[in-house]
Amino acid sequence: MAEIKVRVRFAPSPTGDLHVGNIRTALFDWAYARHTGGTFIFRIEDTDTTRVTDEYITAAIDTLRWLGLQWDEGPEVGGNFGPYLQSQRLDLYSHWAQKFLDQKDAYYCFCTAEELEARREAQRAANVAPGYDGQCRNLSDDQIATFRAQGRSPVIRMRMPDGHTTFVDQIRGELSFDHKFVPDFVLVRGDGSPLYTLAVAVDDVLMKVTHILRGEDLLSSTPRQIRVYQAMGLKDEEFPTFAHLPFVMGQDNAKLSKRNGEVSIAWYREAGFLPEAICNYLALLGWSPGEDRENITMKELTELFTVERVNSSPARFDMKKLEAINGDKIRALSVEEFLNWSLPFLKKSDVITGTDEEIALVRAALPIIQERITKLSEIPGMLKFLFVKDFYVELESISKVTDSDSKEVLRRTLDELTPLRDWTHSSIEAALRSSLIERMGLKPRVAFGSVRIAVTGSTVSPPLFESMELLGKKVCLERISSALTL
RNA sequence: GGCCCCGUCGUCUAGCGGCCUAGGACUCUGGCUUCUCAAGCCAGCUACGAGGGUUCGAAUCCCUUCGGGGCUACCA
Repeated sequence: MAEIKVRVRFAPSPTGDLHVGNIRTALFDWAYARHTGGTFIFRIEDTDTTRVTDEYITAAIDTLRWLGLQWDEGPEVGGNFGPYLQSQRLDLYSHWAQKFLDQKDAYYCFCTAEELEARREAQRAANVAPGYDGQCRNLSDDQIATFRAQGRSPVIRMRMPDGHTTFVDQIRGELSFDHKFVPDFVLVRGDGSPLYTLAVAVDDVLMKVTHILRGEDLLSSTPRQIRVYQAMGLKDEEFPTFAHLPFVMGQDNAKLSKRNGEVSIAWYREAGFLPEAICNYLALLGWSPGEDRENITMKELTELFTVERVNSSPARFDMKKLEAINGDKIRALSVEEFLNWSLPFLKKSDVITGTDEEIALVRAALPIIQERITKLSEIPGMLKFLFVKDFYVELESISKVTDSDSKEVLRRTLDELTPLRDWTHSSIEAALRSSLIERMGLKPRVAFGSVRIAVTGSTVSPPLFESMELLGKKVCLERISSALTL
């Protein structure tokens, strides 16, 4: 049999910023396409015009780009099966809806939302599975004319025949749904616009999608999708292969929502998470390489990823672990890479304006903070002391440099450092060790603690002597002198 | 309510009948190192939801039960 080239799509409905769950799906779609040497399609499902906005569509494109999930077909890059925005494919959907009508697979339904709700209520009361009761299934032409005369605009509803739909989910195995619980569903709204149920199936067929990896929430809509395939004339063996990915849940309990924690990827970007860290962490949610390894690059992911190794049970999102991975990725950055990631954060927080001198100082300082941060957003706070014009000692530390012992330490430091010619961290350290530790007999943490506060303004800082070297002799001595006046 | 999915340490997971007195990672606790904070290293805590089977043998297979989640729209 001929080897079919894999085509997978990521098809979000941008009704908000892309979130962790969406991205995990996108990542798996992408990884699967790359692993198999197939095509990764990016399609925007914007059939719900009341909820989708252009702004969200742009943001979705931007987010995917930022993450490095390059698509082969889709918005901005095109492809042979476009357009890739469903709002630009409306004629296709109406063509197929009409065909289903002609084939009697679908029918006009004139029931109003109120009528349907009332009947559903009755079904619930009677303890019957709620769903469309088939009232308009066999309307005569006269009845249709009468309804139209009344000014009713019908929806187009798909007929679900008796029987059941069975399909094999790559993650969950064989699944079977009795049509008793899959009521006739709406394909086209009263205003003529298509619904997801129609668009998704039509597009997957037209775009020749071979594998559908998507969220578990769509599992129970699969029989409806298959019904549309059948109406389009596809044979069983031509259906795409389904794989329903487990949920990514929030910190506490249920499904990820805006209520519990930060779900939008834009938030992670601003918080200083690296795309590679996000992808690495997300890859581990619902999937594992099998061996005892967790640090995985994007390239390795494409090599290792298989649907067989995707879990079927939901995973809880753990910020702590993401941070740990992010820290690992940051530490693995080269100085230049680290610099490029740092600059936007430093500028945005007004620590630097971006002059060459500033950048040179940042470049020199980055190595001493690289292993101390877990998120890029911590950089400004750590390097601020190197750039501030109006330097001051933080409130809660002032009392630790105003006692007589500390003052003595600072005076001796000043005496020792003023004549120092070779302003390097090693000579600064040698000088202070001999005067403060050896001659004064102080404990290093006590003595250097006072100097640290005077020079950096805080009890916590990057390594002291390196910091002093970077700050420069003049500024260091000024700060120590001024601390003496506190 | 009905239909469907899921159930190993706090969390993510390895495990696909004997290699499991259940392994790794994150978290947490203690220690080492140490100029603070980190990083690093070492140690420790903690899990097969429950009950029945099948089998010489079950985390692994079956059933029941409990628990969690999804769907049940002219949302996706």
